[in-house]
Amino acid sequence: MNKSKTSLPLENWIGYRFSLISARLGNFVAPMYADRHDLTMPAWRSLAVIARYQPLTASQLAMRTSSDAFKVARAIELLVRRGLIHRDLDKNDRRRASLRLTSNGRKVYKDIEKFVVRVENELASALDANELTMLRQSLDKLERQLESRIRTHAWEEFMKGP
Amino acid sequence: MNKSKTSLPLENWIGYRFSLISARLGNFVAPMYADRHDLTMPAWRSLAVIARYQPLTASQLAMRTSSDAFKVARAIELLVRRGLIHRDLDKNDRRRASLRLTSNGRKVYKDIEKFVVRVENELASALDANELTMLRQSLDKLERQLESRIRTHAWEEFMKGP
DNA sequence: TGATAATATTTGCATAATGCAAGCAATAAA
DNA sequence: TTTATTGCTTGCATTATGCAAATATTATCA
Repeated sequence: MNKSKTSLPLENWIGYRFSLISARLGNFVAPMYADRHDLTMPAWRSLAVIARYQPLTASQLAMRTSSDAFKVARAIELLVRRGLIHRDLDKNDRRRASLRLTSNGRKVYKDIEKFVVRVENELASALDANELTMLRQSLDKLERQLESRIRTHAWEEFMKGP
Repeated sequence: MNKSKTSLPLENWIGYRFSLISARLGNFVAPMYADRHDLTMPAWRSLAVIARYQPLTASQLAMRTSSDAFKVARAIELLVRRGLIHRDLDKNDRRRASLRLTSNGRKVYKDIEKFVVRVENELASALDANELTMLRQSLDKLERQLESRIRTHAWEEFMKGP
């Protein structure tokens, strides 16, 4: 009944496989937005997340990028300096700022998106419709599980270990 | 017939989802091996890959970590300095060195593996057997597709763009 | 109210990671 | 034997990260 495998080979570790694929993909795409728009990877990630979910606060942006407020602050600063987003103080709570693309930000985003979406589509074409649907479902489940385990500190007692 | 979507929302980008999940997982696990064994993330990745595929040359290690010879050289240097791996010159081609765990390296690896595998299993328990099988299949397909597209420079003409 | 706590974000600084150019040494090709 | 190529390493400038502390705003409650 105890499902703990004595051996789970590396190539079946989800963290390993996901990070391999996303790193390769990232390394491949990065030169494009670096050359054309002089953006770093964290800046591009932030730009894409803001484009999708705006308006957004810095901490929401952090969550949506698996990051934290510190890191994201720098990406925000860069994007503001470049005129790609603006940061407006929230009227009701002036501690937080809501982030939105500027019109120039939208232009830059669109330019990069064209390329990224093309790469994504070509990648996804390795899967049929059913596989793609199931993959997305599984990703949702994994994300929820991970979030819940981290939130409830489910692994912490084990981590201290002997 | 042209499958290019006018809009593929961010949450369906494979690169985005994979990097979110693997970053969160990595950030969660890292303090464990950092505290207990003072290892950095690239060093731990290398250790795990060597444990799985040894003996291994530096460039094989680089491929298996979505990395390159430069980056990996530093992780190797650290692991050698710590006595976790040794680097033996290949008898037939003395440019390359084959990497293997030392017995101490095996011990350290096992200690971290216990924890990582537990986390992995708990994460994977969000999926049933069929979903897990399909996920692994899809990962294989995606990896092959990505590799083939990168190898054949399938996207490069587009990248220069207008 | 007024002191204290909590929240949202930023900053400074030490450390770690990366990218790239150039290097060395061994082997392969001409 | 000269010239290329391969495998790997080094140095150095640039970026990215982690963490502690600072600032400013809002919330709590005695």
